[in-house]
Amino acid sequence: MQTNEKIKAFYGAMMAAYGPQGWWPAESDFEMVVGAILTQNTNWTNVERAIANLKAANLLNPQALHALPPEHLAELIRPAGYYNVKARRLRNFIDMLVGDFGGDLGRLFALGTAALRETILGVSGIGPETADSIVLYGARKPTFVVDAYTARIFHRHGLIDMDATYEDIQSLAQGALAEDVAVFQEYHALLVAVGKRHCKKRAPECSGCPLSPVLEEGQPVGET
DNA sequence: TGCCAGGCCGGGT
DNA sequence: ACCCGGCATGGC
Repeated sequence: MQTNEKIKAFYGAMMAAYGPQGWWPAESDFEMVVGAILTQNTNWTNVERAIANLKAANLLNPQALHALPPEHLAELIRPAGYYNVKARRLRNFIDMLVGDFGGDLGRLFALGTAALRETILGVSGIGPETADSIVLYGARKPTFVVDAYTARIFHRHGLIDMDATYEDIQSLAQGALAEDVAVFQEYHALLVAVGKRHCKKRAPECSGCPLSPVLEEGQPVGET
């Protein structure tokens, strides 16, 4: 089976196993952006606590966060981990949003896909995965999100080498799939669903994985 | 109880 | 152009 065919087949297999995931879990676009930054290398349940703190304080909007002293912000998002770093990253994004787009996410998201991605990537603390997540789930524009699960799952199925870069993996996926926002949104969410259950870093419990029927014998399963 | 979670930056080589 | 230490909480 060719690589492109596998990538397409994964989608059907994942969808059959888990159904539509309906990502991103947020009540507003701004909440989505905040969640994207807070979830960097962090369990989502910890992010939920941090977001709940911001909501409880009525601070989950660009203007309120812009006016909030950084130490206050750090304390509120503490459950999400790396709270000093993340407070700075949130502030960097908000500074860009307020400074260049009047604090209006709609104006930022009105940029074309490529310009939007580059603009967001220009913020210190926002790398390719966070930027693509915001483009795909916030602005709802077509870009494929690559994360640790994507790399690990694709690698364990022999689709990519260990040294594949973010861009390598993204091009591979975008070359195999039709450019469709809904498909990209579900594909990434489903990969995370598979990863959480069957593709953790050091626990190769590939049994029961909806993708395992395609897993070739002798495939390295222990790393990355 | 150590390992892991939906990364990214900055300094050093 | 890579490589690596640092950043931190909470769950299993």
